[in-house]
Amino acid sequence: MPLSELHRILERAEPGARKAHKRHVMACALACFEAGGLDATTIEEIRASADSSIGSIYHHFGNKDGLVAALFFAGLDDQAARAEPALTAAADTRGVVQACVREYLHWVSEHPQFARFLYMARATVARGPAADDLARRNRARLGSLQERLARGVEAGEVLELPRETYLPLLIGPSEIYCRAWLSERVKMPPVQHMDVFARAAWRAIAAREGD
Amino acid sequence: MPLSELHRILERAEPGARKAHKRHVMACALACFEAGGLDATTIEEIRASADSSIGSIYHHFGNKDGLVAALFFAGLDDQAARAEPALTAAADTRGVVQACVREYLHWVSEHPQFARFLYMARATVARGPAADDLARRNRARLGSLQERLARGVEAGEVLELPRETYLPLLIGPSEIYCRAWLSERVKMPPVQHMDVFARAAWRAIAAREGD
Amino acid sequence: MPLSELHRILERAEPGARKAHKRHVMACALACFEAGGLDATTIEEIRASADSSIGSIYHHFGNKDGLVAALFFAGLDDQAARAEPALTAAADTRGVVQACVREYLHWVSEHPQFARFLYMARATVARGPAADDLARRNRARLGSLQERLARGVEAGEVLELPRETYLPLLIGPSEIYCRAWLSERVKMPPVQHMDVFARAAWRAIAAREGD
Amino acid sequence: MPLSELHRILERAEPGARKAHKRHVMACALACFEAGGLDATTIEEIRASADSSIGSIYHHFGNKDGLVAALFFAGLDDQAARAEPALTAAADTRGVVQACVREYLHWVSEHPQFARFLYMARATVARGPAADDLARRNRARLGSLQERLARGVEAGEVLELPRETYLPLLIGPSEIYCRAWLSERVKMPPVQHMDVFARAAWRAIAAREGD
DNA sequence: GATGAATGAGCATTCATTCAT
DNA sequence: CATGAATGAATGCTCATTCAT
Repeated sequence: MPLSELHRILERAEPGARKAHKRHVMACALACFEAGGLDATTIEEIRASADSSIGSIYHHFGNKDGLVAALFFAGLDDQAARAEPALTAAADTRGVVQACVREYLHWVSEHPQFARFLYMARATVARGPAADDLARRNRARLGSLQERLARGVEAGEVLELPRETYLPLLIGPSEIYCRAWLSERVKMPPVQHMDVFARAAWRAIAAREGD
Repeated sequence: MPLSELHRILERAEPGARKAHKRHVMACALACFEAGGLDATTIEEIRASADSSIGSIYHHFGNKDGLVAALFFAGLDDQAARAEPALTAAADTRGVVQACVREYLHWVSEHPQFARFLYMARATVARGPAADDLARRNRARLGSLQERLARGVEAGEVLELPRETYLPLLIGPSEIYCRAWLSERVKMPPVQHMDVFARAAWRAIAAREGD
Repeated sequence: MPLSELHRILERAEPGARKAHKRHVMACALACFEAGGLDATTIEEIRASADSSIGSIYHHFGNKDGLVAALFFAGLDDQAARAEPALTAAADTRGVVQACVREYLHWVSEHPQFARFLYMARATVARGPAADDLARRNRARLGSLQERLARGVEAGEVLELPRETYLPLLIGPSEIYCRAWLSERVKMPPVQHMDVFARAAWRAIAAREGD
Repeated sequence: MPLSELHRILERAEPGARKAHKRHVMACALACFEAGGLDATTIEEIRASADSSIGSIYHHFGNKDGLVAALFFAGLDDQAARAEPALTAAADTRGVVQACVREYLHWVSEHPQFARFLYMARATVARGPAADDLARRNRARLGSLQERLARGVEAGEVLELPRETYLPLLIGPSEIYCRAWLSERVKMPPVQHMDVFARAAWRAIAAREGD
């Protein structure tokens, strides 16, 4: 991920000249977490890499988990923001489904560092004080997709399946591939297989044949 | 998971009356890891829950990672052993693919505690001294499947896709669903959706129409 | 202690409209110290409870010990001021002794919060830069009492005892009872036992029988 | 306090050759607490002065408060043990009352270091997890004295006073004097004024005249 | 094989205090 | 006078691991 990209993401999360230091700490923390994992990275390492002070980090983030959560939501928000134009532009159900997959693969391919962090941090955030916040966002993001699929079912273009299986069917292959790529078990960036996964996503739930 | 099931699994991994204490420690450790996560669980907690001694644990497993690895491979082996009969019995490519998915869903549904542990521990084992062992097993397990798919491609019954996308397409939805179930984000046990995921797996890579 | 009482005390210590903010901080600090103890209360907690700013607190009091000392002397002064009329009005030695005890019990009963703080803070102040100030005040307050007792000894109405035992004999029971009340080990406010402790004080040192 | 005395006290609290190290840590900790106060003394200081290890201290005492509590109860128990023979030997109510006072003054005079620690630590212990333990011991110790006084009231030799005022009247002067001595505000060891305080204690509650 | 006391490097976090704005 | 971001030394505590018995 180019550094400018990271700055763009953090600028959205913590805007203003006043917050430059805060963003700097977040960027350095991301690099540390990426390099050593969540638990293994110490506040002291982050402080050293940001050339900041321990007190300043605690002043801004409260504690280590607060720093993790701030980064996590910055990433999540950027991912959603990136996908939005394509989702609103999609003409039909198939377009929405495939846009979801494509944008997901794009974002991970462009921000592997941040993506790896999101996978690492999800469990931590989901158990911390920001758990409700996370659940709320998930509901907001997935609610409209589920609704769209429901209309597709009514229109006879989407298979009627147990509600909770749609998301795994659509995103499962992409996410597993992305995780494998981020663990360096496969070589090609996810976006290279964009058409494969997008097509498979639609075929997994489409009522009728054809791409 | 019924306790007897756990004993069956550990009995396979560490057979003999002599190893009863070792198996007991492993069973208690699993419960601790399950309850508190890998890093958060301390040797002292395991010792207390097993009513054993620190020295004894180190005598049997070398160190904490050794204990994790022993449990991890016990689970992995059981998973493979469970799947084997169905895989050898499968008549054709489609049968193999669907057996893979079905057996996976079965095992996770029957051993949610152990399954959660496997997801948690994979990263640790993959970085430790047993990394090569893990890679070898993965190759053995997946090699035959990939070979089978290659023949399916030749026979014109399987789509020709980038080699590294097959596994995500087949197992991705199942794994994502299983993770969601283990995190209590969805309610139904994976095995309830066995047919959905098995059918989708084959449709994802089948060259021709029809179930 | 009614809030108005507290304001009266602080108004005496820090008079003027200009000092309203300073008094407000002192009142809030007292509540914090009362609730959490001296060491456990942080400047940040005081700042939050007073809705003030860290800088402002340091501007007015120099440092944390300065704030403690300011409160301490405010309490001490009020205690002395309360006792003064009764002491000057006392007709004889016995009257002085009993007025001491009575006023002490009154003040503690009326200002339990402040009294608890005084017990807590004495050690801190006695070791800080205001130690001399404290010693001087103590000497002033006790000097006249000791002198009075000396005259009582000469007059044959007071037992001749080691000089340093008079104060413990007079105030000891009252102070111990007050501490127990402030720690909630006994229920009745000290003033309820005013006559008991006043009579006992005089009996402890009186040369002759009778109340 | 002679060092041998301290060893005798700790030997009673933590008997056995096995606990020699534990007793050594307690003795050193007492010296540290005495020198610098409870909060100001750090675990590291105790470790250094005992030439032990941090882990060992935590192994034996759990945490800093645990170490304080262990020392506190060792002192309390010794104080009670010291007083017991005299209390059982006392012939009448007056004898019991005066033995209480005398033994108290003796113990404090002989163990000023430990006595100072007890005054410091009481508040900490009374708020910690050993609070119930402390309350139970207090009840046990004071119950029999109160009972004795009740019989004295019936016999007409003790004044009938509010129950909760007896203890302050008896011990108050002694305790206040002891605190003053330990703070170096007075010079003579408490035991020097033993007769003054013992006589005053009885006079404070005696129904009839005379020593 | 079993035991558990001892070790000590390492960590997250606290908090009084300073000072530029 | 007021503000609050920044500082960093200091602290209590954890925990995997060792080793003498």
